[in-house]
Amino acid sequence: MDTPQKQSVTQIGTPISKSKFEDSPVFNYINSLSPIRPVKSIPIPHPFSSLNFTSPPSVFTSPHLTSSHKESRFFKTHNSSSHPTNPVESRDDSNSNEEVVAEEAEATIDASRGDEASTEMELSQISKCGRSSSDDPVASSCGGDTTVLSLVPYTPRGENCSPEVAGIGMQKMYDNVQPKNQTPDWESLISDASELLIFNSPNDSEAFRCLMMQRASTSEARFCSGAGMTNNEPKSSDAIPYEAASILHRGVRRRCLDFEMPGNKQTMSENNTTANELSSSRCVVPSIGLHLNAIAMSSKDCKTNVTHDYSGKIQVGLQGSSSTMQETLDQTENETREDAYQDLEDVLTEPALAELNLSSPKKKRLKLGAGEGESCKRCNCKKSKCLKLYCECFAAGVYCIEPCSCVDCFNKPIHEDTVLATRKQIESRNPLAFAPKVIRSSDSVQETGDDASKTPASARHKRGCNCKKSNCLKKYCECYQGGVGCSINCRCEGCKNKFGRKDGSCIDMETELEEENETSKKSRTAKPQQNTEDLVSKETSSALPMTPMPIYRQQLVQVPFSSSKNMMPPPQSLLGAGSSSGIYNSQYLRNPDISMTQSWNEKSFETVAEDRAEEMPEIIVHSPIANIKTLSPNSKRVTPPHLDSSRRSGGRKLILQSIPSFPSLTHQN
DNA sequence: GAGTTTGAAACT
DNA sequence: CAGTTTCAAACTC
Repeated sequence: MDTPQKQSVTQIGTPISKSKFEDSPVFNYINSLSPIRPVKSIPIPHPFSSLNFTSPPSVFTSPHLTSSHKESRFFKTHNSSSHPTNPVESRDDSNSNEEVVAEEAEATIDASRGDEASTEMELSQISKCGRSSSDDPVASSCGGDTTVLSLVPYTPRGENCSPEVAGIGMQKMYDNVQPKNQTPDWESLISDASELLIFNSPNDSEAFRCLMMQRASTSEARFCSGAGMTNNEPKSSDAIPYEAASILHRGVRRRCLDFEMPGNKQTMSENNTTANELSSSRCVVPSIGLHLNAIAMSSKDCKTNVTHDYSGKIQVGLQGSSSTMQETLDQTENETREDAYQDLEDVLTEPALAELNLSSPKKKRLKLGAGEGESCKRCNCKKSKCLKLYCECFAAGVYCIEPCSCVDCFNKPIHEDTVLATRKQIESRNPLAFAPKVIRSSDSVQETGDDASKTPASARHKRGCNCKKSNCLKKYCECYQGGVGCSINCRCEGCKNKFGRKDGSCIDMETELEEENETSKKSRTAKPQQNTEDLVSKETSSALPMTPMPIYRQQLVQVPFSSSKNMMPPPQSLLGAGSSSGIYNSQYLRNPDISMTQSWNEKSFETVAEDRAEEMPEIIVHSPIANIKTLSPNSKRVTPPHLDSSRRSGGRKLILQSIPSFPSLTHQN
């Protein structure tokens, strides 16, 4: 397909190419179909000037800003779809262009008028994105321009959304349209859109696909290609959009936390958010737990709320956790849900959630079923005063609450200062002490197609385990517990980790089953309850690329660093870690003492084009960890995963680029 | 529920 | 950095 557009692949993003682009027959055709006029390339001098959300310390020009903006737009757009008079929007007052875009987005969503229009808008936005980046470096984050969607192509150092990449994206979309002028392949187009556009979470992406597909087939609303709705789908076609929207909004809600933390709390309430939504949103916050001042206060003043929040957090978390879903999944064959959950699971890379998910199904369920203390890990510390990493609660960044059986617990709001001080101390010793232990990398993609593809979990334990006797087959093993395979970083002996062995070999399902059987024979032959391994196995298998994962998911890379088990990598949608990002941010934004850490983390989540991926097959490679390695007393453990060039995927891929250095917490004060 | 095992965390 | 101790979760009975 030699189209005029193709020629300007590398030029797109420049005014000239843009002009050509808009002059193309296809573009004109699309334009003619849309009641909405494409927004002309209005230069955006300072896209962020009007933003008022809480920003990281000025010392860092965190990319998060851009994404924050992006996310805020995302939030605004979708939210406003149901609440046209969204206050948030009014907050973004200074940028008329953005508003125009937002309005377009709303129109696109609300009017449900035409697929063409939607796509057109996307295209125009993408093009604008590319343009803006070339026009104004400050606006390079394309988040400033993108409304519903964020452009995937992020490049580090303010080169986000490079014209070239954007152009490519647009070109690709065009390529799909071009050949089928009269009857564009919306599905593929949407698929591409999903692929090209990054969402703050896989859920969003999925939801987006669903929504788009629904639009694409107005009469066949139940078609949700990505979700793979089945005919047995009990839900009516009407429910689908709702579900999609729900997923979408869920992510949005989570995401909104990013911006509301300290100063923007008002935003949420202003947002016409329903009580439920608000609750949900809030629920997420606590999960970060950590020693969130807000929580502390809440616990003091309104304990009921706290409890509610806590439990809410858990519930919310579990909504996306395969663990909880597991049972559901076991009973239902609803692919849609499964898919959605898989997406969510992808997001749940961090150990805390992983624990809820993959690790200790038995215990966690027990805990989770405890009602009030659901969110609490119910530690049982006797001597550590819950001020050491031994304490799960502390390690997870949450206060101990009643369900805990700890003794002399200091991990409580009333000892907030102590907790924070201790935490800071620990972090000073090992900046990654509270970082997620399990890293879910883009390997899900990379591994696909090669030997490692058999590895169920596209993740690795940050430092690797050190198992000697458990053969990495018990939850003593952090890798196993996290549902990930052992890696070269592990110093385990006799590794038999079914999620992936240290030596790189992987146990296929059959072998896996055999080993499980053996294990079962060994200890508990006929336990009524599903044994841990079974559960983990199932959960993991659900996460396995049994069926090809949507490209958009494969392309996402998740980053490791966040500061607590419960915290996920920064928002950058690129990570697809919507929920946790919110959590993460919440915690740190609320905690001035560690805000630096946050900004650091944010900075560490820059994305780069695939070519760069080659340089760092695993995010962590170039991540602060590498730098921190020298800082950490446990340097021997905090080693960067080895590079495995063979694990590159052929497709486009974005990975997160780490930041150059990690601001020491000790320098904060 | 008590006791044992295990490996991470902390310490020297 | 290696070895040891402490600790609490995981596990077993």
